[in-house]
Amino acid sequence: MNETLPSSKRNFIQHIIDKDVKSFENQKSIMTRFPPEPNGHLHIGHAKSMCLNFGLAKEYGGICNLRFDDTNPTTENKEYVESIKDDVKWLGFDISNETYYASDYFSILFDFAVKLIKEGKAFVDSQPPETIRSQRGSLQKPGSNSPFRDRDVNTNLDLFHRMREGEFKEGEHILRAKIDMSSPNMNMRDPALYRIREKDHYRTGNQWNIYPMYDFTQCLSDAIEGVTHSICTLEFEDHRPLYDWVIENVETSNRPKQIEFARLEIDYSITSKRKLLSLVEEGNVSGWDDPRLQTIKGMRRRGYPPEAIKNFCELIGITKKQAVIDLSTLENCVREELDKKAPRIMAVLDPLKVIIKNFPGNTSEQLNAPNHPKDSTFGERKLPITKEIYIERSDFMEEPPKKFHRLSPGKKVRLRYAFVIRCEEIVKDENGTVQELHCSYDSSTYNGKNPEDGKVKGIIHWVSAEKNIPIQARLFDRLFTVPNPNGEEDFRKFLNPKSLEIKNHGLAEISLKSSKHSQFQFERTGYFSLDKKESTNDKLVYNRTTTLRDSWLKEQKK
RNA sequence: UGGGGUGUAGCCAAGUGGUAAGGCACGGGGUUUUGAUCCCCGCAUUCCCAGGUUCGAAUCCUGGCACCCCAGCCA
Repeated sequence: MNETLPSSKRNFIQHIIDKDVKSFENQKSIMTRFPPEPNGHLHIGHAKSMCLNFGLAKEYGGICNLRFDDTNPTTENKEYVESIKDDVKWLGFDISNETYYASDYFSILFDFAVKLIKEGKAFVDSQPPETIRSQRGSLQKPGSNSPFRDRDVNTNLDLFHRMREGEFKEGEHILRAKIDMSSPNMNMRDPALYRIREKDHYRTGNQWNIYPMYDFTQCLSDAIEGVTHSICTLEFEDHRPLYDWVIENVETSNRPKQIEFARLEIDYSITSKRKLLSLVEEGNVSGWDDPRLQTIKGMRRRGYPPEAIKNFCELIGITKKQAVIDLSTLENCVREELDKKAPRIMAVLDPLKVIIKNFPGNTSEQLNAPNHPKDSTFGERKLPITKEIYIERSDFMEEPPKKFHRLSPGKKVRLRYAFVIRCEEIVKDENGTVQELHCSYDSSTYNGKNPEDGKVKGIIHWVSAEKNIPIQARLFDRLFTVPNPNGEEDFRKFLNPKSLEIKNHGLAEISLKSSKHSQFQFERTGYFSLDKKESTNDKLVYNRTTTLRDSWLKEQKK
């Protein structure tokens, strides 16, 4: 099927499907599905599932359905549906065909339940939840049968219909499968199939008073749609016997196969819906799209290209081992993608004024600068240089350590795309803080030419003091938890302090204003992405996407 | 003596009886008008442990050990 991939690169699911495809009759192809519950926004973990399901469908010439698993009216809503669709589209998966909803199957599902009741395979239990729980037994002790287990079919049928009509309150009755209360698998101890919910559903309104459970819905929805391979995460392995039981006893014509893989976990990252929700609700973050979050929307706003996220999912592989991936792996994918796609621009975040003494005062030269060091299709831009410029404060050191190649008293450095300057004089304020630098420039050093007395190693970025635009660059770490020695429950206490936002007001070269791009590498400073949500006409806001590794800084720590 | 899973480097991961791929991270060197990118080089005598089968075992067998998941009328 896919000859381009060497067999060694294929994952265990591909091996299973390879085998299954061989037994398919002529025209049949595979079908997968991505079934989010619309009770929260998508995050990096969902991306892995999407890449798998949509990727498999594409590889085998099949289809992947986007299906909303919306069987719990108390937590789901339409806003989540729209948000999820938006995220799936942004990641670049094809959802041009129909979107599916488990709630569209409510009446078919009801009929299936009736069928099971008629065959004596399901019954209405009329005990309170606590009683049912106590009868379920424990991990090592078998459960005991409900006294209502042997109700006759007609009573069951009557009760079930009346549940549907809304005659009972939540918790009064419940439909259960009749399987085996002594099964070592807890899921098989007469699991619940339908429960009463008096809440309106965001799609079906008040049409229903009973709603099917996950274990009854997922497998049958798969069967209805013609899904061949139903791929889910590891925690559902125990549910597979129940999945198969329902399929077998409802006697659907299509028999989908459930396959489980390990969900994505990134070290110290927060991807639990519950935790994300509480961060948002308690105002720890600005919303689901806070750039510090690893939600799809957060990463998008932070400037992660969708390709980077997909490459990452491809890279980490599919297994059944609960792996914890280093964040650096994701960041590498982001850097890799941005290096190809982000135009380069110069900016200073912490400006230090430099006066070039021998540079003509009222002229402004236009220099040519390529927008990308390796890709000429990005074109060139004109860079104005003036007598007064700003450089990054950290690019100057009065007492430089060894191997510091940038500016220091009496030393030379190249202004990128311009010429070599030499630091002649330091002007300080009364506190001894460096106020400005007086330098001289060497007019023979344009176009990368070295001065006569030797090569200049350091190249720094700069911005004209007159011709620039102010920017606000927000530098922050991602939001994450730190290792927790005591197994403390409350993850909020362990939020990384570095995740607090740091705002830097800086200056960027004037060409930034006319650029069509929204992602840049500010030379030597890092990758940035324009924050459209926070930017206004007079204020451009940039979020840093990844950090450039600064080996020199690292050296200083040693 | 509940059941279901999983163990290959700091983190992922290929490998399916023929002598441990690859990526990230890390370390060293080179190129470079970004201390970026790029390019080299190094990084598991050994696959959770112990026995066994075999000319040959990460792969097969036996017995252990460790970790994860399951007792919602959530998904």
